[in-house]
Amino acid sequence: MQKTQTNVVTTLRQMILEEELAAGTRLAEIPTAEKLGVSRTPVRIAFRALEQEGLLTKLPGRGYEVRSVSVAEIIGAVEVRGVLEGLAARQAAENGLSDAHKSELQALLDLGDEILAGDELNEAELERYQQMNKRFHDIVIEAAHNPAIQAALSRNEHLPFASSSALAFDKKQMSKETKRFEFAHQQHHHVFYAMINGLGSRAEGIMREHANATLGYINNPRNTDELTVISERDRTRN
Amino acid sequence: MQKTQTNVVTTLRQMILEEELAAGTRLAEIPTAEKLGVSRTPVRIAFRALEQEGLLTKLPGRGYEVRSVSVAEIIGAVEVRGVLEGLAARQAAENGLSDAHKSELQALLDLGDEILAGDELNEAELERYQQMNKRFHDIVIEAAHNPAIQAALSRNEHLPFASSSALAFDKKQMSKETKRFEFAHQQHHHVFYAMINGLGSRAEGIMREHANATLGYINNPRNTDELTVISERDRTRN
DNA sequence: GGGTGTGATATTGGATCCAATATTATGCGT
DNA sequence: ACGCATAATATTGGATCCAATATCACACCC
Repeated sequence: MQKTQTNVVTTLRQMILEEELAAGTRLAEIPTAEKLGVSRTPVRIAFRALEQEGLLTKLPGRGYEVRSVSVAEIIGAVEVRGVLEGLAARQAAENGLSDAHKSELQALLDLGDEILAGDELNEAELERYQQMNKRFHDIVIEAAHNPAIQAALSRNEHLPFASSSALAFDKKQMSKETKRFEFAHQQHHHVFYAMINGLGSRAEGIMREHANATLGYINNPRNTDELTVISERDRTRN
Repeated sequence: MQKTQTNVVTTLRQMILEEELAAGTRLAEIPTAEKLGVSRTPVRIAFRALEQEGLLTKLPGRGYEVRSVSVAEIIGAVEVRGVLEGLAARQAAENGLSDAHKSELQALLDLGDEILAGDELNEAELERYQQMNKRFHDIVIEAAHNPAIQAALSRNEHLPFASSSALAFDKKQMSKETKRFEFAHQQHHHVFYAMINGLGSRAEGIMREHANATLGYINNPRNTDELTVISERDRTRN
């Protein structure tokens, strides 16, 4: 069999997220298919999937367009993630954590402590921290045993990263970013404590607040204060 | 142009929701296409879309299967809806309602009061109430001005109704059901009050709790008490 | 008699062809 | 010169054909 259409989806998604296809770029099936060296069929399926993910907008009769995502939209998506992960933490706490989840979370907490022990994060440590962080969140969602949460999150999986310029870390101010990670990782500890003690409401509250702190910080003039967490009040009205 | 593939999606979805295609039914592209009188292409697209919606499961190499949705899953989906609509109500309250939304919500509240004024709901009144209810919820979500909420809800749109046997109203006990509607509609009034007064946290709390009360009641032996709201504690562990 | 391998069949993924439609450009008439 | 109608073009949706793969059954061998 030839290239599977899943690969076309992946390829296009990556091109969008890495801004090889800039926001606003117009895409049609035939030119895209030719450029990727496949037929229209997998491209059609990919366009639909990416539209579903919120990365493409359909322009009826004129193809598709790479969606430009506003900062307000990203903040909105982060808030959605917050309530969903908050619910996950609550349900995980109420269900009780399995031994396997408990020990893996403990290991991840230790790993995070170790990564943050030094003075200022370098590239490699940043990468390791983010992997640890992703796994931590994934376990919380797993432990909720509620497939609807994963389903609801799937739409928001890529959207928050669609505008990397708005979300990019300020690498010139790595010491400030490092302090934010330290704060965020303290929240990991608190969530874990709440979960292993069956404190559903606390787990939910901390996790909901924490979502803002881990998905990335908005590079926004109004929001450069030390350890400021994005509040819904910062959203621009439309 | 022939039947659009959207119609195939709609047709199949309806067949699943109305249990014309029972849970567990195996579906393959070719027989389904022949049965519907279309080619494989729209069926392929429809299967993918319905898989995305959580109505079909892919059995690799053996086609698709109509998913059987457990009561626990439905309750999980309702809880997800609760936190998302709760967030929507909060953001609507914080953004402030437009005059158009205010007056339409007020009209819907009046309509609900009128429908519920009589003694016991008949079929037609039930239908009218549910339309009013759907519109009320849709406006709250609209007023949040957060597209991520709609995106997250889109996956859960149909799932809660996939198992109608578990969700069916007990028409033999219509007076009891009517009392539940009266309670739920009081919550509508409270959410509206909170929203027009900018009370984000109250709007969120009431709406979150209210989601349980409007999506339908689980026909579950453990949950037949008067005005009982589904709590997350009722979920069966797995 | 059981296990393994091979072949038949079911099923999906991709390519190409055709039909319908929406958008856009062009030209004609006023 | 402007507006409207018409034609050209771009674009998508559906149908069909071909290729690859996975499942399943059956037969053969040990």
